[in-house]
Amino acid sequence: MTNIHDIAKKSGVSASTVSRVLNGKNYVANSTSLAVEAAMKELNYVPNDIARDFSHGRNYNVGVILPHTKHPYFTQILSGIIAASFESDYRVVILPSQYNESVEIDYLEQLRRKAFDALIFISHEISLDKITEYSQYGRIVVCENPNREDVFAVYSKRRTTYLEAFKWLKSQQIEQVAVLLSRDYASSVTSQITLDAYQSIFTKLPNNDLLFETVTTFQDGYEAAQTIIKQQLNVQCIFTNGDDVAAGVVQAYQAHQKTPPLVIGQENQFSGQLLNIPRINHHFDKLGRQALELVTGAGEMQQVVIESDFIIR
Amino acid sequence: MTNIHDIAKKSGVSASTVSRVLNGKNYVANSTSLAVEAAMKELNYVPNDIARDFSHGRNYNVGVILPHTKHPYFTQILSGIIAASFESDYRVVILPSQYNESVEIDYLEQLRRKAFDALIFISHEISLDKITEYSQYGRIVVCENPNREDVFAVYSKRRTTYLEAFKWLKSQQIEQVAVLLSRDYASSVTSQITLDAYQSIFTKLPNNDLLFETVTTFQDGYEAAQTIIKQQLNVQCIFTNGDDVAAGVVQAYQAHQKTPPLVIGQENQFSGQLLNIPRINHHFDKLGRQALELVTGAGEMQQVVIESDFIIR
DNA sequence: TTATTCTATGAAACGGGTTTTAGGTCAAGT
DNA sequence: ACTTGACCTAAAACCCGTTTCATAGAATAA
Repeated sequence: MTNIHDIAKKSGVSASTVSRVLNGKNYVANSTSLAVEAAMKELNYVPNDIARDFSHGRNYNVGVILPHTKHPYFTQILSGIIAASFESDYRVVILPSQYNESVEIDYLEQLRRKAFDALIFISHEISLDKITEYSQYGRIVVCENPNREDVFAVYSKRRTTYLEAFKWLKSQQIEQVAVLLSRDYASSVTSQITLDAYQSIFTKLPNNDLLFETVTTFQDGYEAAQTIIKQQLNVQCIFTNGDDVAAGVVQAYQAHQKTPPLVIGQENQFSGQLLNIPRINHHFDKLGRQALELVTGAGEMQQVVIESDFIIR
Repeated sequence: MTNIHDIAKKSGVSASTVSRVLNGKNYVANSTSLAVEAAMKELNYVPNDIARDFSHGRNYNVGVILPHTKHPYFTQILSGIIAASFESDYRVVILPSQYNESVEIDYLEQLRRKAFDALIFISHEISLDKITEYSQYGRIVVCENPNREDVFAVYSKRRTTYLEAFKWLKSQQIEQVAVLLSRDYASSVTSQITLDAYQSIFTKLPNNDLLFETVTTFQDGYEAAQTIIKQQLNVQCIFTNGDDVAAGVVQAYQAHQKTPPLVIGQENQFSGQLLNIPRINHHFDKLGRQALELVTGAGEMQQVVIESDFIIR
């Protein structure tokens, strides 16, 4: 491979001058510049990015830790990150974690070894304490409300919008509401916020038979709805955690030749748009974009809250 | 940052010996090894991956060129690639292309500059000729049947399975078949293969009003079905190019309170599983895995065909 | 006993850029 | 005429590992 020294020799200048031409800054006489460029062209030269990275001490890689690719929440954030990277100098490296702690720690160690300049945790299993231990080695952003100030974070303004949605339901005289959560109450902040908002409006938690946990897919939604149908529960509304789940619910009712109750979706996927159901749009793509901007940015420590909307129709 | 020389000094050996300890090969006396390891621990040393990459002249990055993340075909292959990377030493760098030629060429140039060791094109706009021009700079795999031998490729054995599906339809006395293609006939090999297989079995091409092009999403499927319903066409079967499209078709019939004809899906997504329709399973995850193995492997030039199945129920 | 091989280690070269340092030329300002 | 500053360039240091080469002592073979 031809390198910068070959170009220097060919054009009769020093390597440092070639470097200056390459980077187009500092003083280089126009004639020198032309000579160097001619040599580069003649020898079909391109700079070596690995050497450049080495010289800079960084490689412009942002690692994105992704438990898996099954959940639209993850993939939507990822799409936002990818879209933003397209407009930046950074590269997105996908790091599957399967929610495995030792895998996550391995990625943090790779940050320390400078395999990446920065990391985004779309979701994680290890503690925030562990994550902040590594923030000395590169910027780390988490996509959740960390409830502490010493970590970069981007998250959806869920609570206000959930309140808005439940308030609207109440205004419609709808009080029999089934809630389908994505993860169990104990381990998921999102689930806690959901029930919290529910309680604020309805002054009580949902009955046990109207509360479903770990419902994340079309199929899960279908099955939850089937349970509701079979038990002949009196339900005026099913509040789901995602549009695919909502679509599964609707499909279950249709399969049983029944008209579904009011179904509320989230995430604004095509399935929700098509069903034309009320839904909560979290703008996860925007969240992902913001995550990349934060992690590659130069500013101070900060946390960004992404607005979400309740779309009635 | 502490480096290998600091460790050398601290433990009273040379840098080359530290390197040997680090890589655990060649001859190192046990006592030396222990001393070096003690020094590394004391100084909290980890090797610098960027320097290592530089020394090796490669960075173990595999670029994956992805037009967008909307289509399940792409995301399924991507999942396979990611899963396989998890078990390899390589990192997957996502390269969004938006089917833009100059963007694709830029990625090829980055391969030349060694930003990546290898590239996988999940799909592409530029010509194969252009791609092969760059194969001297690193391994490049395409995820399609290239109909030439000078390029690494992994692709689904579509034709045989399409033939099988159409043959089965004919055996069921089903001859009025609408075909929904993902891209237009002219620019898509897949569309060509589909119609080719159709013609082989039915001895003619589908009527124009039963042939739909650029149908890729749930919504597209919904709209195509709506057209069929409104025109009151006599259709015994709708052959779709994806399960989401199939779900859209079924949804459209349900919305019009009609029983859908036989719908055939592809890609074996949850929507297809749930609808329990006949479908073609291409094993795209396997295709992705194979793509990564090919691109990171050491073997000769080769092309791998991934089996696909026609699942009647 | 001598030749050979194995074990163990250090010195130095190497990979390909960027950046600092130092100096030289030339024109403008005092 | 003398100083100052802008412009231009080369040499050398630097980033941090890996790898080759050279060497020397110990073990083994002939």
